[in-house]
Amino acid sequence: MRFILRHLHSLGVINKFDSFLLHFHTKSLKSNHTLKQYLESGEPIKALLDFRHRFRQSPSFVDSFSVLFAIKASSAQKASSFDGRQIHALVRKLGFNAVIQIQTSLVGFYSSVGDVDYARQVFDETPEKQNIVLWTAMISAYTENENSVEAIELFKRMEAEKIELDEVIVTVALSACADLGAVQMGEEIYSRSIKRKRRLAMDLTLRNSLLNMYVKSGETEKARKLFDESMRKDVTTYTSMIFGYALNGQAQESLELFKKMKTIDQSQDTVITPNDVTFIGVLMACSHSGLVEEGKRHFKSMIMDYNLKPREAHFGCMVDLFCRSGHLKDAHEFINQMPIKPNTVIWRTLLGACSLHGNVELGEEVQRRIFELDRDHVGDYVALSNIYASKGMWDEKSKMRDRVRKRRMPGKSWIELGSIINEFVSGPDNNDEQLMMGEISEVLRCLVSCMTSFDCVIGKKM
DNA sequence: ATAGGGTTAG
Repeated sequence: MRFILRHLHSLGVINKFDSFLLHFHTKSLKSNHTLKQYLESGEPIKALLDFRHRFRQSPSFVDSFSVLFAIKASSAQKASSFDGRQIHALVRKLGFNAVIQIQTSLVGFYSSVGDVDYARQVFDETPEKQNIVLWTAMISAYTENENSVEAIELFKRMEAEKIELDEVIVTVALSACADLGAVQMGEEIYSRSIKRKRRLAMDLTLRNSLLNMYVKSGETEKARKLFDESMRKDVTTYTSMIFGYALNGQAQESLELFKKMKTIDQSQDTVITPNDVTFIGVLMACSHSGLVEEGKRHFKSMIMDYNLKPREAHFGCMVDLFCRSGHLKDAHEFINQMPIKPNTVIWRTLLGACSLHGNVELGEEVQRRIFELDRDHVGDYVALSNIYASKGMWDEKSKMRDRVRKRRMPGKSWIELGSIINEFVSGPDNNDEQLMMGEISEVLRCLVSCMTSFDCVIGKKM
């Protein structure tokens, strides 16, 4: 049986073989429809259970469509004992790994559970790769899992394979460029693709991705130009622009745009309703410019006027807002009143503020709270040791400092140098290759300002 | 008589 199936793959006739089976099994069609409905109504767990039940009852009615829906269900259903891994095994047993839709969907599943290496394995094992959707899924898997360098590398490889670009792949590629701050490369990809197909320039999602790239790279002027030229705009367009201003310290512009968005967009004559992501940008703008009262007002408005539930990020922005303006007590009170459990990021914001303002008492308490959640973060020891130092408590300081020494890990950062992307590693382990600061100072700009030392550079030609 | 990939945040 396996031999026959393998033979069928190599001939690429599994699809036809499949529909041949379907012709005789209208029952499959009916139950696949049920699976699809569970998916559409947002009940992936029911789809999974139904799939398993059917497989037990009559395996012959399980076809490639059923399997595909089951994979989709397990991508949507987090943490299930019966998930995409089991279905993947089934895919191999049934010989469905030549069905391109299934392979693509599996790449997406492994990406959604953070297992890029496995996603790549599925990609590599797919026999027929002249398919843009498969490549898009894999490249997207890399960007989703914070490996944009690999994403770009694979994109280049795809182009070398002479697969024609479409709007989706360009959107994903620009997202990777945004992540790396590689404006030049992004612009090149974008202009190259619209030269070949005019309709790409009209794609709203693609334009949003381009806008996002400018925004992430600190090119607010280019972003604004693109924003103004856009005939169609949606929440994402506005949100990206609002974010861009907030990130670049242009809080006034950010808040003005937010106001404009809520009232009316002249070019479209419609009101665009902000979503929870928009509010993260707005709150960030407030916190970056010390607008405590305005921030509080927006936070309230988000809940009362827009019926949006604040998430971790929103609470984080509020804590940041209080901390930056020195309202440590308000921040602490706010954290204690939060309806969700404060995470370490939120506590660390407060710890940082304690460090800045030399508040030993609160700092120690906050550190105790952080330790309940995580004891392995070097920065916490550094922060507390700085608090002690600012108060001249030298014994306490050196005790903290000792704990730091053993735990220091190298940091990483990326930078675009023409078409070369370099990885910088800072840390105690790489002293042999000194980077000449003068050579790259022009392109460093603000991108790597957070780093304290560059001990090593690894160049990667893209 | 049903299939796979996309932007903002985290």
